[in-house]
Amino acid sequence: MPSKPAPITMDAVYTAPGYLFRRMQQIAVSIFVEECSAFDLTPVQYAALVAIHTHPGIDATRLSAVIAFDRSTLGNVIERLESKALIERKPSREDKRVKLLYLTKSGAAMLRDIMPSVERAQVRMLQPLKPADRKTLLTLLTQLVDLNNEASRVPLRAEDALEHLGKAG
Amino acid sequence: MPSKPAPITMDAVYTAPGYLFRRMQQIAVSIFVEECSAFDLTPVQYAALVAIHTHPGIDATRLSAVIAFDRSTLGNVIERLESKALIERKPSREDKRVKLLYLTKSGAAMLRDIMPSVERAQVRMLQPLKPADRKTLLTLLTQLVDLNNEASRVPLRAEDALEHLGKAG
DNA sequence: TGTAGATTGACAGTATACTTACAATATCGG
DNA sequence: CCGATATTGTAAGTATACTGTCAATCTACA
Repeated sequence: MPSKPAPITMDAVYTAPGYLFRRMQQIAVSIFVEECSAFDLTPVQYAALVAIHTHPGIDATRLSAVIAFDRSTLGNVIERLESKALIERKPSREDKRVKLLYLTKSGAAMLRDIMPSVERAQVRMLQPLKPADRKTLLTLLTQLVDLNNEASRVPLRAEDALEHLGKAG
Repeated sequence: MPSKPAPITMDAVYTAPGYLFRRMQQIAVSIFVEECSAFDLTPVQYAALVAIHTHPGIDATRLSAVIAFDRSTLGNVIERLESKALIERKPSREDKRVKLLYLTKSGAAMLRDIMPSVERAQVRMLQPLKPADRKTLLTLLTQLVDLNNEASRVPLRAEDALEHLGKAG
């Protein structure tokens, strides 16, 4: 015999993992923006700055792989960072299509100065949990994100994305 | 003595809770959209349909509280659902500012038909984890979202948002 | 009663996050 | 060497997700 479909209640929404992930992302962004309000930098812009700092002379496509970000979205992010004079774009000599990304002095200073605020934000997100639970959650989430990597439209390609990035400039 | 600042590496990004939440949200939306592609419905539109189904005659402001959604964003969502003829907006007799929301026949049918796909999507999101770990993650995440509720810009107001919603008309 | 203050939906503006398409350029197979 | 194919950055289009502001309307208090 076929089973009856469950009645549709708000619980179908509130207990769904997808809803909880969306909600937690909202909260995380909200906390980040609040802690970093003095710097007028969004989480995504921050991640881009860190990646460019770590890999000077990276191009937009590789940057998108390194922070698991859609290339199109990244175009706008880069534009904003450039207009705020935090990064520079220089044409590559080897490939006329490519524009290489570098932090400006101002960008490097911003990154250095914002770190404590970012750290505070990350702590605040998990603050309500008991320390042991924080660790458990992070471990499980790290696992899940890693194992689900290919399910996202823009999988993370941390290392191998940079294989061909050698002599930049 | 002051401690040296940690060197800035991509690990500062990859291990940050905020990054993991963003990444997991990307993955969750991607899986949802894939499983529900036959219905052309986004996670947010689905949540709105469920809420309107559960609370017929709800208005936009209360709906935003019930699914923890910014009112401005919701305006566009409602517009799209209306243009797809999944919901109807009727002016309230009691308050000329308010427009009450109802599912259409088509919207109710859509909601009924999409449930199995939504269910599959939710299962897929956690699939890579061991069953016990899925439960642990959901428990911790539920706790964290609840305890952080006020930290978000649009806190969830599930029940009390509907206190004054009685005789809709 | 009558007005100050709150609420409601709408709109404009910013910032992700994705899709598809496109021109310029590179690369590879024959 | 040359044409098919791939890559790069850009752009247009859709959909969240927020910030403000605004006019219309409602409520409550003096």
